[in-house]
Amino acid sequence: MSTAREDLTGRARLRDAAIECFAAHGFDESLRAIAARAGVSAGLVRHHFGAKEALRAECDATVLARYRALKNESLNTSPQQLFAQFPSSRDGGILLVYILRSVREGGDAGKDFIDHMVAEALEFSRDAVERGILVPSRNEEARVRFLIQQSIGAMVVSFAMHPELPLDDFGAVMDRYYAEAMLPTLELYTEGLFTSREYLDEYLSFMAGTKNPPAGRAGENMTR
Amino acid sequence: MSTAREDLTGRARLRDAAIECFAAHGFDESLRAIAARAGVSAGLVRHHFGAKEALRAECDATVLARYRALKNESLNTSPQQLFAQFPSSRDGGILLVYILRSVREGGDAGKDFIDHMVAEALEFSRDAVERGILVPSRNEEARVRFLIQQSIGAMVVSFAMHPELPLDDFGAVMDRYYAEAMLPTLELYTEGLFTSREYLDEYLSFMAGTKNPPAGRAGENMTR
DNA sequence: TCGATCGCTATACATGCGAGTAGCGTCCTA
DNA sequence: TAGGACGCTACTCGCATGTATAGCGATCGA
Repeated sequence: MSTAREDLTGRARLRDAAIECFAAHGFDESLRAIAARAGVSAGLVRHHFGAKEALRAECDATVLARYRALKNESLNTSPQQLFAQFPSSRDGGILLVYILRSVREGGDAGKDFIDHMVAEALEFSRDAVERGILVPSRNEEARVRFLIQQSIGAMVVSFAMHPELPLDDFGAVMDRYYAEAMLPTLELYTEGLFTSREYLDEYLSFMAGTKNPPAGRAGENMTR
Repeated sequence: MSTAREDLTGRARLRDAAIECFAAHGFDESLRAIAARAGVSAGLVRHHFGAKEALRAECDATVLARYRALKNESLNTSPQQLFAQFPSSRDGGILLVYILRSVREGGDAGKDFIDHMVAEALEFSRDAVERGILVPSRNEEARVRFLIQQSIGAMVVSFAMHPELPLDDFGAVMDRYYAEAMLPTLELYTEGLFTSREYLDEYLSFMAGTKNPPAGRAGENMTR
């Protein structure tokens, strides 16, 4: 990642250019545009990868690997990123934008990203509840999946409102979003939204009356 | 809407077929497929609308109009739909799926839908705060926009995980999602997530130290 | 020094799309 | 009943894309 672009082999340059193009313009970006960005000819894509699908697969794998690496090296669990733990560096920015686009597009790559984050967040959440930092839930897994869907979804929607993201300075775009979402997130997570418990209690007693003992599990595996 | 399909003119049949196709398969659906679904030839699209873009625009306008109508006639503000107030009928289901796809795709149509919902929710929110139902926010508009982005975004992500939505029974898909999201939503809105106020207070005192008096307004107009 | 492999380019298909044109039948009207 | 507008279809064109093939030139080992 920190290697100068000129030092990379054509294959790697093509892969990195594809990641940037996909992140900035979407996965429908043409092979010719990707090749132009990499400074090579279009035919080289086929030479190295055989088909566009394979190039895409390698991009997905690379992004996931880099995301995990970047996450491990800076084990930041700052409060604002509890359920959307993302690095805000320039390198991290493009990774997140790529991931958001994958989720937005649907398909297996997006599913994998989401599942990966849910698994990570579930681990963190169980621990945080045990340490008394988070309020416990009646269905921990359903809550975590829901919170991830909300957090990622809010970013997806926010970015979808913009016609095209700038090719450079992904980090700045991220910072803008964080600044916008920080206060509402902290307010909601700290003070909630309802002033009374009646809606929740009503739902709980309603569900207790059904033959569905663990409330809220209906359709739980919907996103799998 | 309740008119039998055979009674409609070709133009209306094309428009309704396009709405269904767009909702089920996305906006890249070909004119030929839409025409086939409407039971007419592909050239008729051009005859009536001139170009695909115009057909799309008419679909957008129709969906928004029907959504507003359906919303007005059933002024339901049940707690679970506070910030994603949607009808769950069959007709309402396809409208919501269409809207979700518009948002997911980005562009002006999605923006309009979001802005419309934000405006509606802001009105409701101000009133609910005044009536003591909702906890007040330090920045009401930012919170509303954020909650809408979260609510819609969660649905977008959830639906994006599915390769293709069923052409029929949009309502059932909606019900599955509600069943999945209800408990976490009520828990979060009622009990919050953090056990202590320290994260929020820390952020507030930090923002008070900057020259940015109304905390959380940075990048507020990002989604416009 | 030979030659073979490798990285890469240029060019040529095949396909699917939106858009455009010509013409046929039908219904409404004068 | 003749005429014309309208709804609609069949066919064609240009364009962009992914895919495929042929060939060039350099590097490296025998």
